[in-house]
This record gives sequence, C-alpha cells and structure tokens, in this order.
Amino acid sequence: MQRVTMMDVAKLAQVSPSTVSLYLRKPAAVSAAAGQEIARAISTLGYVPNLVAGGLAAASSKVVSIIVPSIRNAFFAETVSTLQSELAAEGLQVLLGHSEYGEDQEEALVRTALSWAPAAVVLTGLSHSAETRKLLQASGVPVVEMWELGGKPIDMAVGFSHPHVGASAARHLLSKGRRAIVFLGARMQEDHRAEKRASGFAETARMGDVLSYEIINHPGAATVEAGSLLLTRALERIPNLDGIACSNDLIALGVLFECQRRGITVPDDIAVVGFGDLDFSASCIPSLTTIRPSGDLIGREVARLILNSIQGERPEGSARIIDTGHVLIERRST
Amino acid sequence: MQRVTMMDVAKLAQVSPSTVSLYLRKPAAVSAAAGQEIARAISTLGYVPNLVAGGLAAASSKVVSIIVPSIRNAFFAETVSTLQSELAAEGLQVLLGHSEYGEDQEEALVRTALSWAPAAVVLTGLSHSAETRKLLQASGVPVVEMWELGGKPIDMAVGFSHPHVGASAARHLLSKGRRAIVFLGARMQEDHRAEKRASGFAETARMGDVLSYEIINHPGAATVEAGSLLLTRALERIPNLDGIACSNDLIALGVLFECQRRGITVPDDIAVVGFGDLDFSASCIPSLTTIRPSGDLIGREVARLILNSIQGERPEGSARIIDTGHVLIERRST
DNA sequence: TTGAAAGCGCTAACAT
DNA sequence: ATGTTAGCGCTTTCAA
Repeated sequence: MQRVTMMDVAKLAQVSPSTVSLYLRKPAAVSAAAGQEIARAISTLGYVPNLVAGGLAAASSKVVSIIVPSIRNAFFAETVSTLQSELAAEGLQVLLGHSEYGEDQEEALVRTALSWAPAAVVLTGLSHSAETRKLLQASGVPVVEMWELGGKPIDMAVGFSHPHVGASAARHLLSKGRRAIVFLGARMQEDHRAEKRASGFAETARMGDVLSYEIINHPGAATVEAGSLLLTRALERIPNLDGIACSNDLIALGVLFECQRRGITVPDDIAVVGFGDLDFSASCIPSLTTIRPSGDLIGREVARLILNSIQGERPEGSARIIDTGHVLIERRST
Repeated sequence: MQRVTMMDVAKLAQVSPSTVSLYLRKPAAVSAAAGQEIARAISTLGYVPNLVAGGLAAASSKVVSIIVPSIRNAFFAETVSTLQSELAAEGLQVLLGHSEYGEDQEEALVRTALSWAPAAVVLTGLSHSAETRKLLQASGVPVVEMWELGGKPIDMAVGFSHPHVGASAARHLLSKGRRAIVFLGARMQEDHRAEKRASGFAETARMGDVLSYEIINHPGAATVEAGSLLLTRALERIPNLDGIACSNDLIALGVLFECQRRGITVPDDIAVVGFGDLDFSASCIPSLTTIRPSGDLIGREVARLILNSIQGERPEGSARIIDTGHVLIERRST
C-alpha cells in the first residue's frame, strides 16, 4: 500500500534518511538548503509518512484513545468533537471506543488502546475496574479522566462535581418556593454520574424546607420518551408535585411535552430544571432552566492537559485536576 | 511502555516467536500442547500484543478510519456508534476525524488516515476533492462512502438518494392537499446532501399541482433555533404557507415551537414534515411526521462491507453499492 | 507443525 | 548540520 518511503525521499534529495526524519520533526534543525531539497522531493514523490513505522520506532504513537460511554449522548459528542479538533491540530489522531456504561467493556477497550502505544488515554468518569486502573498505571501513558471530579484520579482529571450539580438544581427549586420536588433520572443503575447528581439533589432537599422529595429512575436510556414516562410515574406518587429536576435535558423536554399534554402549566404548576443545556433548551416552550456542564470546555482542557503531558513536562500536583464547574442558566421553566 | 513482548512469551512457552505469532492468528495451526503452553505463558506474563509492530510487519493495521462532517450531528453519531461496535467485535479500531463539511479538511484527514495503513477508510458522502479520490484510489485500501447514493463511488457506497427523500416529503405534503409549500434547510451551501434533498423537493413540487414552492436556507447549523428563524422568514415570504418540509428534525422542532408561539396550528394551518426521526420526533407536540434514513442500518452495512473486504473477497459489481432507502413515518404533524 | 531469517519504515542515540 | 548504526516488536516466506 505504502509506495514511497523516506528512503526514496532521501535519495532524491541527496541526503540521508535520518536527515529527512529530522526535517520532518524539527525543520529548523536542518539547513535551509537541505530543507528545500527535501521539501521538493517530498512533494514530487507525493511522500506520506508511515505513522505505524514511526510509532514503532518511537515506542509511542501519535494516537490518543478516547473511551466514552456512548457517542450518541450529546454531552460526549460535544467533548469528543472539540477534543478531536484540538488534537488533530497538533497532529494527533483520535481512536474512539464506546464502553456502553460497562466496566468490563471499558477494560477491554483500554487493553486494545494500550496495544497501540497511545500518546494518551482519555476515559469518562472515575469509576473503573481495578484491572483498568492497574493496566493504565503500569503503562505509564498519560491518562485523563473526564466529566467527573470528586475522587482520586488515575493520573489527571477534568470535570466537575455531579453532587454539586444535583445540589444546585435542588437549591434552585427551593429558592422558587417549591416544596414537593423530585429528581427524574434514567439509567442510573449504570450511569454513576447521573446517580451522583441524584444524591446531591437528595442531600440538599433533605436539609431544605421541603414537604417531600424523591428520586425516580427509568432503567432505559435518557430520552424524551423516558421523560414522559417519568413524569407520569412522578405524578402518581406525588400528587402535589411542584418541582422537578432532570438528569438530562432530553428527559426535561419529555416532561415539558407531557405537562403540555396534561394541561399542567410550567412553571406555574410545576417548575422544571434540566441538565445539559442542549440544542433545544433555549428555544423550547417554555425555555428550559438548565445546568450547563460545558462539554466543550472539558474537551479543550483535556486537550491542553494531554498536549502538556506529551510535549513538555507532565502536570504535577493540583495542576492535574481541573474543575470546569457548572452554571445554572435560569429560563422560563422555573 | 510495552513490557512483555512476544519473545518473552516464546521463551516461557519454550517455542519460537513465530509459533506464538502463528498461534495468535490461527490457533488451530499450532499443536494442542504448544497452544496450551503459549496460552499459559500469555496469561502469566499478561502479554498484550503490540498492534503497532504488527501493523508495520503486516503492512496494514487493524484500524478503520472514519471521517464524518461532525459527530455532533445525531445522524452521524448513530452511524459511528453502530459502526464502532460492529468493528470492535472483529478486533478493528476506529480512528475518527471531522471534516466540518470542508473538502480540504477532509483531504488532510484522508492523508493522515492513509499514513496509518488502515484496513479501510469510511467517508461521508460522494463529494470529495480530486486529490482525495486520487489518494484513496492509489492506496488500494477499501473505501466506503456512506450516507449518499447517486454518483460513482470511489470504491463502495452505502446510503440512499437524497433527492428521493426531498421528493417523498413534497409528495407527502401534496397528498395532504398542501399547495403553498416550502423547504427549510440549513447550511446547504456546505451540506450537499441537504441541498440535494432540497432539489428533489423542488423538482417534485414543480411537477405537482402547487400554487407556490420555495427553498429557504439558513447559513448556520441545523438547530432548533434555526428552525424558528426559518419559519419566520418563510411566513414573511409566503403568507398563505400551508406545508413545510425540513432538512432536519431539529429544524422541524424549531418550526413546531415557533408555530406554537405564533398560535399557528399544526397540522391544520401548516403541515410539517422533517428528516431524521430523531429522539424527540415521536414524542413532541404534535408528533412529527418525518423521514427516517436509519443511520443504524447504514452503520451495519458499512461494517459488513468492510469485513467482507478484509477477510475474504472484496465485493464486486453491484454488491459494492447498497441502498438503505428511506421511510416516511406519518405522525400528527401532517 | 515448528523455527530461522529477513525485513516492515521509521526514530534516536551517537559519532562525525 | 548530517550521517551511521541499531533496533522498535511483529509477520511472513521458506526450510526443516
């Protein structure tokens, strides 16, 4: 497949292969004359470096392995997208894997990832199998865990506290005078981060001046449909329900639709706060009060950490943990 | 990084490295006794094959490079997700890149992709720079173009006809007695597929019994917000508007919201048909008539084509083009 | 069925 | 600034 090699370029440019290699990695280290010759040879031959060979020789490839639960989730799609762009700008490729919220699957992905001698590995969350941690630690590869803070990371971490998010949602509902509140989540048996938002919510509710608070889980994925179902369940259990926090804006949208169907007025009858600030959240009816985690920012910070680790000194101490925080955006639904 | 090598395994199992290599690829070709020894050695040493070295020696790596315009787009997220899962099951890794609808960006991505000596390359659509086609053709790597049909593919293609989709939308509106119809699209100056849906729509409208038809483009991304803006523009230009086709369900959702804000009843005043059958489309108010392209199915078929190409004979003739079609799902919005 | 040998194309000391 | 020299860890003929 690979026709032209560095050797061919070297011959045409009348230099040694190592000079070509050097030119490719540090153009400034080569004399202007040689550089010109090499550049010409590269373009006339249409030379494309073989990164596989380079990776083998350098014992580390220009690949960053990213493992997310699911790319269908808009949160992770946003982060992966940003990350990919930032890394591509530095000549790094993204190897993508989906754990589907399974630690065993994640472990298998990490194993294959490591067999690529990646420049870095990015994982989602702080919960991993013991073996996963061991593998990564032993590998010496820079590791960034993203989208969660609050535990001891394997190496570096970029994210925010999910309990804090849940607490913010609860506090916001309380500040609006809501006293019978509920947290609607999906797939929380697997999605530990959603589950932590729920706990933060419950914690704050418990300390607050409420008549009742509850957490309801939908075992399936976080979809609009799930939101409808969850609202139905919630109304059955809490007739005087007046405040809802959702673990995801899709669920919140489903809640809004279901309220509309039932003639429940948002926010007069029930206030709704979501999580994610997705595409539709500002434009739906009523516009959705939500908590923005900024998947974009997470992507940028992860990229920064990785680039620092590779081309320079690895971050130390507190520089290895970056809190991207969260912002509650108040709109019409509360 | 890489500690244990095949050599170590061979030593412990008292065989030669090439026997270990053989065992790893074709366990049946090795004697039961040797196989057992090797298996034991691998597990006691915790050996993980180095795929970089393997890729170099075999002159083709177990990587499939996928290039999509944007992973933030739910359509492509679905396909990539399915594709990744199917390929991972066969030991193939996914290298992801975003072209952001730019042919130059795509070309750069293809270039790097090829430098990994990938097992296959997957592109989105049939429009690419001449250089991109040349690079891929010269490489001899299996190439699959997805999400579009109707031109001559570089190698293989899986998708459907976008003009046909636009035509279906127009026909559907006409069948509902709509006579002043419009196609609302976004980013059509870059998104050729959306633009083709628009042409198919216009073509059918022109032939049909309509009072007026029009295509309106929003230069930005296809978002809910864009849908609101587009409806506003459409109403200014076509006061008697009674039918809308959207290039994306997000736009359609924005249209539904804007109608609600303006007191326009869907479908009585205006019928709306979308494209994508996204998460919310079945549950919004009113539920959205839409055209489902099935990103899932595309992912599965692309995977099948790739696997056939790799581990067997490459598909020939008409087997290299797979039409996944589209389905119009009628719901309340029309 | 197994092993020996020859690279795959490149990088990275080291020497010049 | 440039070239020489060894590999990186594995696959793959080819012989045995």
